[in-house]
Amino acid sequence: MTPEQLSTAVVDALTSLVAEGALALDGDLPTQVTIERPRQKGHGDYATNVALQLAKKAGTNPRALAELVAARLGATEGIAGVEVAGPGFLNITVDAGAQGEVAAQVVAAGTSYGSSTAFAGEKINLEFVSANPTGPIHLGGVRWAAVGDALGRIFEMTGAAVTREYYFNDHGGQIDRFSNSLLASAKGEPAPEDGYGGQYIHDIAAAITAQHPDVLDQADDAARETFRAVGVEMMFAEIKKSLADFRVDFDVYFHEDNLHTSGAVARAVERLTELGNTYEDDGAIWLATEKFGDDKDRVIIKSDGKGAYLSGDLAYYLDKRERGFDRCFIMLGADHHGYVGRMMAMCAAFGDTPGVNLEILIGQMVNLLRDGEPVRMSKRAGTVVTIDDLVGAIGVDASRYALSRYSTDSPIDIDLDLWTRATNDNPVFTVQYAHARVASLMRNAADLGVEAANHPDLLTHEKEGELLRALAEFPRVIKAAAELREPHRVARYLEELAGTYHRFYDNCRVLPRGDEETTDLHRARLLLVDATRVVLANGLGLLGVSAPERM
RNA sequence: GCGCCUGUAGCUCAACGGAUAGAGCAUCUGACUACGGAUCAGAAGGUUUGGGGUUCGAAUCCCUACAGGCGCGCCA
Repeated sequence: MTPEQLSTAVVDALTSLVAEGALALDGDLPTQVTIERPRQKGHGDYATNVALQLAKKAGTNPRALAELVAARLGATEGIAGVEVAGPGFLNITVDAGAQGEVAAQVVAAGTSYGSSTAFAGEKINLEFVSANPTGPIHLGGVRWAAVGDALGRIFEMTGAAVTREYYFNDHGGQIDRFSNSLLASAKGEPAPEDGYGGQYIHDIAAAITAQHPDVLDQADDAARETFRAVGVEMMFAEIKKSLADFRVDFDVYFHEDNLHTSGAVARAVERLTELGNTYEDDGAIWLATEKFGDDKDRVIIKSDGKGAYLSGDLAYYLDKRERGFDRCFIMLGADHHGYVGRMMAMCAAFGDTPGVNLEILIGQMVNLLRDGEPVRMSKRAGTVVTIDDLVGAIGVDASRYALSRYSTDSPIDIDLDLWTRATNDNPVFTVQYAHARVASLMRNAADLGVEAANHPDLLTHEKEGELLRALAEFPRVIKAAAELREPHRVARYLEELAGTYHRFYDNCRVLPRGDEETTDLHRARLLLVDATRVVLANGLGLLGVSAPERM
């Protein structure tokens, strides 16, 4: 019996009460009710607050309504008992057999266990990382590389069609500064005042000079163009490799430059003008964002005729919408949160609905700590810390997990020493170890010739019940993670599941000892172990973290 | 000055508006005839930064004060 089935049972009970005239409701019946897992032992396997919430509409007090529903619900198949508690909670105890079925359901569903249709039919565009191609991916982008990709996997698990995009800002002044920096390096000059430093500039400059030995014989303008074109390409390649190594596969790498050369920007401005949301002032074209909630209006075409940065985003957003994405997500670091207001206003200026057609997620800052001290420098990139610094220090699994297990609203300090430890204070180790331990047990079972079998009635031990209920939670956890855009819920759930499994394992012998005969209870427990393996593996998969068979 | 985020156990952090605020680590006490003990059981640890308000019910929502992080260009 899953929480979803319970919800349906409660609704059915309410429906029949209304049909019989035992209950009169001011308004419609809910189509589903909240089913919680009580924190407190003695409050049943599940609880619902439906009586508290409907009491007013029913013109009665919560306890009376609860009693009414309890009587009806108690007769439902699979429900062993219903109690009214506190101000009007319904505490529900599920029949052991009904609960035990969960193990077989999980194993039968396999890699698809946890999926739902919550976002079925949604076409979702996720734009994240989008680090400038003027240097390696730095820590700000890394957080979203892990969390954004996990969110994509979570959305897919809830039925959405997801496209992952990376927006290359290969247009504008920063690219000029980048090529100037390369040129200066090649000439053996110090980096320009407003240029980029770091070893990678010298590496790329040297690589370009090696490829094009005559580049420095050209006039500065021509040489700068070579350094720009080739340098940006090399940077792209490096960024793509870092992301691939991080196991993030983008479907689309979108180049800002195309928006400006293809006329897409002009078209977007035209559209906004038709909608009456632009005007000219001081020789520039402005987007009237203030009336849509922004702090002030924004320049989109500068007085020199060039597009302001925002113009690329206008065109890019329009392009995504024209490609059929109803929900566009942009994930940014906290240092870009000032951008949210104008982007949302831009969305509204197009006649769209901010928060629905466009959502901007902000991730707070990431710091690395080594020996308790912040890591500030990267050998390769100079003043910033890069994705490769992180992965080099703790590996991809730990990196992705460490970045994914915290709410993006909180800044995080990643303690590099902690995340490589093979102990329980390292969360990724905790979860992976549980999976390896399960896998080991499955191997032993195979060696002994014990095969899992479905005997739901036999899984009556308290620890079996706890494990079964934990496994039954998984689809709801994924759904909540998708709805709230909070992948960290999956990680936290897995950590809890690991603990629940260890407690089960400690109390319930799974395999026969010595020459003990194999019983149906052994087989039933083995199925439960297999179900745990499925959920641990699926959950780790959502985070892009491997589920090792051995450690 | 204005805006966004944060403030929860000694530490790192959880908690769809629900019942006695939970985990891990650290501390203390136990369980080795070990299906991976890389485990488990128990104890101790809290005025959820302070003050108001809404609600049957607030860590959660609203107002306010304080503390910290990050922003506020015809840069990108």
